[in-house]
Amino acid sequence: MTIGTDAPRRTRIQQEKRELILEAALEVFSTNGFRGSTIDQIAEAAGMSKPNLLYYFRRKEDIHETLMQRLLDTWLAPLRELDDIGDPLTELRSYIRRKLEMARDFPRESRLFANEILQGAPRIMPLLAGELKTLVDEKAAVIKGWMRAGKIAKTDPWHLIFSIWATTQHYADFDVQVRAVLGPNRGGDGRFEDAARFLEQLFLDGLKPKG
Amino acid sequence: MTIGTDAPRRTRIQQEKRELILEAALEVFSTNGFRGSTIDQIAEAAGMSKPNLLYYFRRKEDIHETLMQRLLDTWLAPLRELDDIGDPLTELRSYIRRKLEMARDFPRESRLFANEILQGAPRIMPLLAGELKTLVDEKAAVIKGWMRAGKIAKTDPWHLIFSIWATTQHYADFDVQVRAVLGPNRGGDGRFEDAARFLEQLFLDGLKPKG
DNA sequence: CTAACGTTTGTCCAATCGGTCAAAAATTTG
DNA sequence: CAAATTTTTGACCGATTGGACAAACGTTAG
Repeated sequence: MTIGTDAPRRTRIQQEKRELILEAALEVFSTNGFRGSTIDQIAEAAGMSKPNLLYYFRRKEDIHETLMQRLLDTWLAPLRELDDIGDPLTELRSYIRRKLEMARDFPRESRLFANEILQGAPRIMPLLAGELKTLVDEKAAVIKGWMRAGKIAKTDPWHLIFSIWATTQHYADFDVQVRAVLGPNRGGDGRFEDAARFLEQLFLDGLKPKG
Repeated sequence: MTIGTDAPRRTRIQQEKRELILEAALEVFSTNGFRGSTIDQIAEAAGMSKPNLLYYFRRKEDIHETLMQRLLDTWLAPLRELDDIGDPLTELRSYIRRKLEMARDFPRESRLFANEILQGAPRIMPLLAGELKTLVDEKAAVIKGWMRAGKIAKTDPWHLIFSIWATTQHYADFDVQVRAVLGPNRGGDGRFEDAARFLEQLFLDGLKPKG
């Protein structure tokens, strides 16, 4: 019997092996991109033969698709948590902090996503224009409410969200460059705390000198 | 005769054809990544046969390498222009504006660079840790001078540069996502002006309400 | 014209790719 | 135990890949 992506009934071995494959595929896809990765690479990283891997996922695309589906859920969780209750500036600050923590703790997921978008999002375009746009529009409305109430400065909520995504994910997607530029002294583990401090100041106060 | 990458003597035809190939390769590489692109694709985009293309560039890597070398020069030009003369806030604002204009006018170059970094910068790592780090350190020192003089708020100059890179290049690298989220109404040509307005406000004043 | 040189192409090749298949091995079930 | 089922593997396939090569073609200088 072969295991389709929509077959819900799975044995213990199937669950374990599928997890093993997805973990290996995340590693391989995120560093080589979809077309740059081979089934052999993933199979080797998962410690099994290629036909064995293809017994659990019939096609290379199925692995990638499963990975992307899981990714989007966890990836958008921080934005979903952005809520109307609580102080607006505090809410935004903790959203930025959470996104930065995700860049630190799940850089492979970030790179996998970046790879997909960079190449025109051929496989998740409907999700972007659908689920993602809906969520962002909804949160933009919340932010707009804060602006109208005078709780935060008036600007464009959509571009505000973009800038938070860009600045935080930068530390995952461009990690190699960040570490190279910071050098051996400052490029160590402390770089995320430095980034958190900087981003907090940037988003709250900007660059104008006080007074 | 075959044309090596370090052969300085070139006929008129060689110059023209090499330009044609590089232009085609920029298009193909930036949308498919290095491994995702084939010599055939580039040759077809350049309007010539594969062996003909290989007459001008012996290997696929040579095309990519030439492209990356040229890229870095033009890509870092805006940062090189950041100068100590003139008002600091004005200097930074025009740096942001120039970078955003590059994201708008040269998105393929931005994506080519992003692709390379995403995959660990295997081909330009020495440049990052060398030339790039030197330049950034130098400009960070200039910015630090402004901070000491009280001209701009005190923060981390390196992370400031990172955040400018991240926010501006986002509009080239994640363009598909930006347009999908903004939708057909706001995702048109005006999005770069909206971004410019937002980024100026963000970097100057932050999000705290005035008063 | 002709010889030399630069350019283009058709053909070919070995390696790698995603994926199939039947049969062996391991596991579960009765 | 034995039968049924699930898992694993080696061998194989057609398509695509980067690249080699010699022959044909075009151009130019003497």
